[in-house]
Amino acid sequence: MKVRNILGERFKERAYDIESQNLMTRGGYMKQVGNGIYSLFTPAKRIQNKIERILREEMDRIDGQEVLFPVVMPATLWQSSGRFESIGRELLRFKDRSGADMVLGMTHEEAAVQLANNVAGTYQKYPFMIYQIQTKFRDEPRARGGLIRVREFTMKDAYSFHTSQEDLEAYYERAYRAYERIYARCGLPEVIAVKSDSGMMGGKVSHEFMLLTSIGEDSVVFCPECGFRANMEACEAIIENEADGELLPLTEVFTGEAKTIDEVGEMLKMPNEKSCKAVVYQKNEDDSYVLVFIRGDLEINETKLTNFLKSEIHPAADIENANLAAGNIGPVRLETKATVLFDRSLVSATNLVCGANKAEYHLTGFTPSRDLPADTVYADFAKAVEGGVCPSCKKHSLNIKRGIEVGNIFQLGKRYTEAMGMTYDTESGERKNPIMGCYGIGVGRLMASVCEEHHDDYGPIWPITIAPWQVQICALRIDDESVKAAAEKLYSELKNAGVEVLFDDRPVSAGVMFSDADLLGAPLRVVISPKTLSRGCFEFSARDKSFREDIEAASACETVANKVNELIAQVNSKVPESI
RNA sequence: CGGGGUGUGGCGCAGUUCGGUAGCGUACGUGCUUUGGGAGCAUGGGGCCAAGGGUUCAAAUCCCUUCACCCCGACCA
Repeated sequence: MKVRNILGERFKERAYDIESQNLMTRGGYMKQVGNGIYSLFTPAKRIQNKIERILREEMDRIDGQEVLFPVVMPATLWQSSGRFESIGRELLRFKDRSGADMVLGMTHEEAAVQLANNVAGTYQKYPFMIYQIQTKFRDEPRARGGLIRVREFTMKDAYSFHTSQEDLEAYYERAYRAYERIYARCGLPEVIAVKSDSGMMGGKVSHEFMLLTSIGEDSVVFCPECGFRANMEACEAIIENEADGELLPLTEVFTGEAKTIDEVGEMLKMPNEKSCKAVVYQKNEDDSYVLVFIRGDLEINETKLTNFLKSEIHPAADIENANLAAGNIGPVRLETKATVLFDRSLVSATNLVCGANKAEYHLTGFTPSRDLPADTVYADFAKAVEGGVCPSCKKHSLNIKRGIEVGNIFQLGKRYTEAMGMTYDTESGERKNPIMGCYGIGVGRLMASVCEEHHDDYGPIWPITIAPWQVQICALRIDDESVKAAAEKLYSELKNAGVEVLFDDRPVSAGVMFSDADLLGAPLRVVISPKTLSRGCFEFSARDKSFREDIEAASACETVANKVNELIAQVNSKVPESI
């Protein structure tokens, strides 16, 4: 391929804050069609093709069968699992010409069960895994970050079916390893797996694969001491309270206008962790109020709260409706219709400040174990904190970092097979529901993540295993006959040798040519110019600047081809063995 | 869904206050010069001013409606 023929405009001006979006836009990789909807130009499509090839190879290696589900599905299919009703507006619903409800596929559990149902009626077919690489549409409330978060995207999604939990767990391990191989082969060995919240997918055990980066939208909690890792949403919070010598009596104190934790703490000379605050939410389904008490210095993990309530929630709009005194809500002598919950952080706390449920007054000396009914239930609603206690090794060692989720795996269980009535006959003639796992990777997001991790100020530095082209020939002064002849010769030699080569034979200045080459990100580059020819050689260099050397023109093709293989081997050396 | 903003050649913008028939930069075509990190001169082509309606002799500009996109928040496998 020649640079002169590539469609897509490359330009100089910075356009966005997120570097992958900036560079991929500047490099002519994609063009926005609508909010969160992009067309890809050939450099991006070539990268995606290579990622997809790796995905196929790794899915096949763990005995996957590639299939294809439809993009548009009748609502009845989604009603059969109950998700047509339970999923919010990110599921795009519309009607066909006959007025039937239809949906655009945002995930394909239902389709997978529908496909496998009745053709896997005997235990002898199990286990099996089916996967596809296909377009998903999720009507995200807000797309952003270029290809990091879009509404339409290509995804590899896989679904495995098993006859026992043990078998699912064994396969889950294989899928986990396959994922590690995939990221390593794409040049991202730094991706880590963390425990995650299963959210709307249902199921118990799940992991997200995260690339740690400051532009990530997720928070990852990890422990450098023991290696524990979890998504913030799923991380258990262990809160310790320091024991006080003696318990003080509950005492009402006048606090006037002081309402916030900080103001009251200031006034009473108490640190935030010696207080008990109330946070008010409303359930989405009926707007009923939910009141959560938690130690004053902590924050609510809304995912945990949602899971506990089994209902979506939102911060309360106006709490006066709930007959609550804003700023003075307390757990003692509280009269409310709201659901009242207590965080575990209060269990062993003593001598706290809390609201008195009375304007301008707070209570001091609040000790939950003494002042609340003995049957009070405390649950874990708190966000893990930096420096907090590790749920695994119990040291004060937790770190929190940002990450991009580049894939996930779930042990789904029987949720879909039960709901949709999928069964098989066991050896003894019993009828049972298969147990499922599912495994997803967003292809475009993975590509953008690689760019995010591997770039410099001038453009992406694609790992050779997914680079749109392995080597680019820059022919400076193509009007010079000897340059032209040498460059064209090398171009055809490399093509014949099976090297993926991009040839820039435009009569443009060196600046334009190098800038474009930087943006296109081929990991290797050969410069041919009157200058190099006068030395009787070509200049051979790496996009990541790891080397730059003169090579003999006569053996250039071989030198380049060898280097390509060397780079591929370098990436593959970080790929773990499969299981 | 709240709050804010913007829609004018491919891209980035000015013009809108105060109506008079559209301009700049860049990109693109052509010619000459130039050539190791986004060159110069000359010349040329390209726009129903987001869409629909209204006011007016006259609308990019004023009024109404709609749509799209961007940013912040809510939200989110």
